[in-house]
Amino acid sequence: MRLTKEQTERNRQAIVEAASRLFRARGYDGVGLNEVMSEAGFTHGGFYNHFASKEALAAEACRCTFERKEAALAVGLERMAKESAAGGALHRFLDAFLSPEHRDDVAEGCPSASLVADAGRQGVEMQAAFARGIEGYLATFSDQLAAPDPSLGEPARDSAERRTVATALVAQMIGALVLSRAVSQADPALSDELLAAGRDGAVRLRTAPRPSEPAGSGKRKRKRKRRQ
Amino acid sequence: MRLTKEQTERNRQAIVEAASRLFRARGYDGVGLNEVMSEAGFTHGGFYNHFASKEALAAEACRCTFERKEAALAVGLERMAKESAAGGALHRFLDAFLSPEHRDDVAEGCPSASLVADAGRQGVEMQAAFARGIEGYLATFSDQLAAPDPSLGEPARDSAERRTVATALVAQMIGALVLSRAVSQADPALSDELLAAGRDGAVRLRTAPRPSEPAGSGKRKRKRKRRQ
DNA sequence: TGTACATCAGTGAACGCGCGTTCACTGATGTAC
DNA sequence: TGTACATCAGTGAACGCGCGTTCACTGATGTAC
Repeated sequence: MRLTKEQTERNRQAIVEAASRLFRARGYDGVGLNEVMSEAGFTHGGFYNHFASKEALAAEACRCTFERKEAALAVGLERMAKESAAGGALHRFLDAFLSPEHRDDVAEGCPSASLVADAGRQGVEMQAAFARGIEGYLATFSDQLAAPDPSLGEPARDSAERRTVATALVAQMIGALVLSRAVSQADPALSDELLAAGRDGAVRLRTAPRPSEPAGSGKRKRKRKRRQ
Repeated sequence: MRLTKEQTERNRQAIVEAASRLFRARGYDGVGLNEVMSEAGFTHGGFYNHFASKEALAAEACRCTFERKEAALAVGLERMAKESAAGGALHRFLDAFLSPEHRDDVAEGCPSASLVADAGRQGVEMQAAFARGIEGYLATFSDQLAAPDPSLGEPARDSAERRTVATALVAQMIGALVLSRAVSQADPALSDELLAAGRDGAVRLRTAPRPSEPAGSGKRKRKRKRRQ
């Protein structure tokens, strides 16, 4: 039953996409190759015709999902920028990213949130894919922060500060999203509150002045024991 | 070989503590009961004398770890408050929480970061334990924000705003920590940058004015498709 | 306080099951002539 | 262009292994008298 090269490539992509959704929804250890293959429409035996191992599939799925999301992000921000007032694109993106819909749709959601725990625990190939994806986000948000915004207290930031603020923004968004997902079944009110506070915090980060004595400067001595 | 009640309780605690460390380090699905029991010093057969299921153990481990960390947090903040200038306790805590040492010691680190992915995927009992732990953190940080700080732009916040800022702070800290862990092997520089930006962002959140048009108000219409 | 017995925490073997991975086989595709 | 054969994607059975869970057994502890 040999297939054409084109069909083989389509089948391979179907496996990657099934893996992408399943890994996001239930984690690397929570999904078997059998389920990935049958979700993609195949029996499990043919898996190793396409991939060297489960780990290699996970790394490729991570890479592929980030690329797709980044492309969608760029298009989305551009469109929002045209539709909104100056500086409003980021606000609208935040509303979508920290929405109940995004929280509840893990399988189709941003991989930076759903794969963050697996990336720390899997091999270096997956970590590299994850790091590359995060770098892409940081670059996009840094650029976005350069756009003029009438509500900004200090409109002209230098590029180093834009990068720092973009990084804090990404941490804020992903932290709020993973936390709201972690409590959504047991405490829906807290889950919603986490989303709202994340949106609020992201806006504060955008408009906050540079701290006079940054905690992140690394200049303060840390000689006592770690506490948490 | 029946044991005294006291010894039985000590043994049970040993199992919970072994599970706490192992689950934090490698996740719920990444650790077997066999390993938990042998780490605690027992054979695996006796597990069900203490717990109804693996899930029940995970929930108890989550509960127990949060309680311990919260107690340490309260003591630590109090001590820092005595040693530091007004408002400096939170900065010092941030330095410790977002330190490379805390990032690299997942097994002993804060459960809010290491268990956040599992909480979203496991049963409601574990989610409830996680939610309770987060609520405790929010209460502690809200209180902490009431402390006078000379560097604050608006020193007198009302309690609702303190709660919002505390929630954003927790999201910022946990987001930066899990992201820095997710890339620490593949991109150590990015990992350090995430920690530093997290500290910087947390300080900005503390000092930022209330946003004039909060994105988190939920009043903006969201009729377009989710983008991420 | 002493005795008899029920309780139950720990042991280690066993259960069925699903995991990641391998393999012999099939047969249409791609390729060499 | 036509023919002969090597290639290889998919199938389905099988591999060893570790998983969560169960169970008969042991023997010191806790309890009833």
